[in-house]
Amino acid sequence: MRTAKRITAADVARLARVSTATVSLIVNGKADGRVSAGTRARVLAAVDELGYRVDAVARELATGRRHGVGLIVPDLANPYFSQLTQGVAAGLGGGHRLSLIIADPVRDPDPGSLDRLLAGGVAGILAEAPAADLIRELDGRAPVVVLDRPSPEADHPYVGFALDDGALALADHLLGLGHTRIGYLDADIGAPTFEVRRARMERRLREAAGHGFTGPAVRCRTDIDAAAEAFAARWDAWRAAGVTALVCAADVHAYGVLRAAGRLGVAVPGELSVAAFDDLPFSAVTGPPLTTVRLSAFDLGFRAAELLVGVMGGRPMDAAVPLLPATLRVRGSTAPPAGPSEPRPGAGAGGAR
Amino acid sequence: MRTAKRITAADVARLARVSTATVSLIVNGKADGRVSAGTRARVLAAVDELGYRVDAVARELATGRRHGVGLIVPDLANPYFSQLTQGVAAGLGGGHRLSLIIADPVRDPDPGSLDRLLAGGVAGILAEAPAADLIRELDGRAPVVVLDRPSPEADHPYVGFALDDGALALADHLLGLGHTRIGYLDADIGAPTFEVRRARMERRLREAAGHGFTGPAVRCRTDIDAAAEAFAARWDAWRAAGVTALVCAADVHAYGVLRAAGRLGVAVPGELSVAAFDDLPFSAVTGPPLTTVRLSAFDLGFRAAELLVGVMGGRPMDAAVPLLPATLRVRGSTAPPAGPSEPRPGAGAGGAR
DNA sequence: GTGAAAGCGCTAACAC
DNA sequence: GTGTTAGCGCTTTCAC
Repeated sequence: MRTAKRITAADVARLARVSTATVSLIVNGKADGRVSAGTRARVLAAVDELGYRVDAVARELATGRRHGVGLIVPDLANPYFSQLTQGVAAGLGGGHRLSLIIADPVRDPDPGSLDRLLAGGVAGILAEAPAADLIRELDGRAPVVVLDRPSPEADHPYVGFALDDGALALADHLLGLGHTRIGYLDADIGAPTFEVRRARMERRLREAAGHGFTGPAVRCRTDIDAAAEAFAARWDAWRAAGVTALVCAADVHAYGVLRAAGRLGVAVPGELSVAAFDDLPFSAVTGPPLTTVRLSAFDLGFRAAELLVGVMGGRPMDAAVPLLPATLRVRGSTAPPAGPSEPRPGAGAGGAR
Repeated sequence: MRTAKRITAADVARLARVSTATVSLIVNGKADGRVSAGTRARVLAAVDELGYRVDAVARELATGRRHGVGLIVPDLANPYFSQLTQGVAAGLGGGHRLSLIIADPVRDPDPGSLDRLLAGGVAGILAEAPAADLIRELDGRAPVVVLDRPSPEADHPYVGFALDDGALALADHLLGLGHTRIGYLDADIGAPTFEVRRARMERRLREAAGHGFTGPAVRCRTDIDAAAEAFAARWDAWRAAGVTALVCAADVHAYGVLRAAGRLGVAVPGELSVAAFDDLPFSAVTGPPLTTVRLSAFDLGFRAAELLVGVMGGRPMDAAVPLLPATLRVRGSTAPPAGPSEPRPGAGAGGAR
């Protein structure tokens, strides 16, 4: 906790027989014509000998400039968020350090950790789908860019996906295959992105089939195990309701469904088609490969980071950032429903594209 | 970049008609019996009215205490590292902020980003499999804990897995199934963890079968696409060499192999058994589910973080940290080799446990 | 060219 | 109880 005694600019100055001002100029490369070659060499030698490094904390205090960017995400175990983080890191480019707050998606981050984040010399904040409370809490503390949801509470600039397109495409895909009774496995948090995914699909189903989703409304954590359990517990009810296709709010849910279906002996897509949203890299290698709506979390993070850097740099934020695409990827987990009479016809089980 | 004019303790002091010292005591909860209720209330009111927040940068400068922990990881797109990061966050507990450096695994992080990391009030560093150069660079700058490899260059405490156990178990599993010609798809970076995985298995194969791995030595990036390509390019050679089982250095490689095998029409495990190391959560839902050696990256991160907190707190580091377990998970991707005469016998294709 | 000195915003002795 | 006063380590005018 307590840092060992550091080497300060004063130490260097003493050894090089100059003032700390000179040391500062030199280590910051601002010594153009202002410092003689001799002095410069002496100072550099001293720096080297002592192993001096400028203390950035002191530097940030002195200059008033902060170089950190804080990222608030719910859960790095979900590849969606780690891709997003990777995108943020890339979009930030050099020159910024990235501080992470992993916040329980349900509860907002505790105020302490928020303070700690802001504490670390944070000049801007990236918040993934923050709850309204958090948005308010953040507002005014530093430039903020919101990801994956609009920020009506404080109109921060935000980046998100054209979810409508994706939801529509998925609904039409399933409808086109001949499914009419479709179940939905939702996330257990009421984030806008999940609201939209479900609501938009449901509206389309209503238009086309005269009714929305079929069977029990199920919500569960975005976690393979939780989804597997949820599916196992509800499959009977869904089947009883005649469900032939199940849409999951996120790929991770679908992974759980696939696992549980395998164990229960439910053939996918023979007996049940499964589809989802996200298109994580693993969705191409599940058994069977997953039909899903691609939402590039990497791009989302990248764009958000770029935007934040711009805003921090004083660029006026045009809140109207174009939405990122959401396009359907059809793979092996969806197929036409089995005829009611013939239990399992040809069921093209699995098989990548 | 430039923070808007901040509200300082002096502002609060002025408004509350007290000194900044008093403000400091109160906002830090050190006002036990030292401050009267009246003053306290006045100050709190002023804090509220002004929206004052203590500037952590200044605070860290003043106290000399740093609360940040820096984590250096190569690639958050690999779930192994995001699980690890999640574990670190959990192990750190409240009271520390986590700064991330995502460093190209090949090149070490550029000195600039390292400086920036250290700059941000970092009191300790967690480095995932740093190259020797990096270790030296880090040494002495702050307490360091190394993950996934020993740190002979500077004997920092480190945490890792009992890889020998896992490698042995996997070798024996394959041998026991009847495979004698086994291929190996390695990572393209020479990290010790990968060295050990391969070398230990190879040694066992030598003991048991009289020869090491069969077929071309292939190395590629730890990335699904790269592995798929690598497999597609080498499968002919492996098959020609009589390979019936392929071990991958990491699950992510195996995912690529699975995908490529599917597209090439290579039956797994009928024609080729596939196994790997890591046991990421997705390995239970691949088609077929993957036989792999479980290495809990979350636990690794958690333990490392605990250790670092201890070291930073001044606890003497007993470099001898027990290794984390590496246990084999047998799933559907491995099976006995097909007899040379009968192309595809019963091949229990897929099917989770 | 180089140094002196005044902060940056806060904490922590030590007075009063 | 509360205020005064030094710093923390650095940057940055402004003299010399």
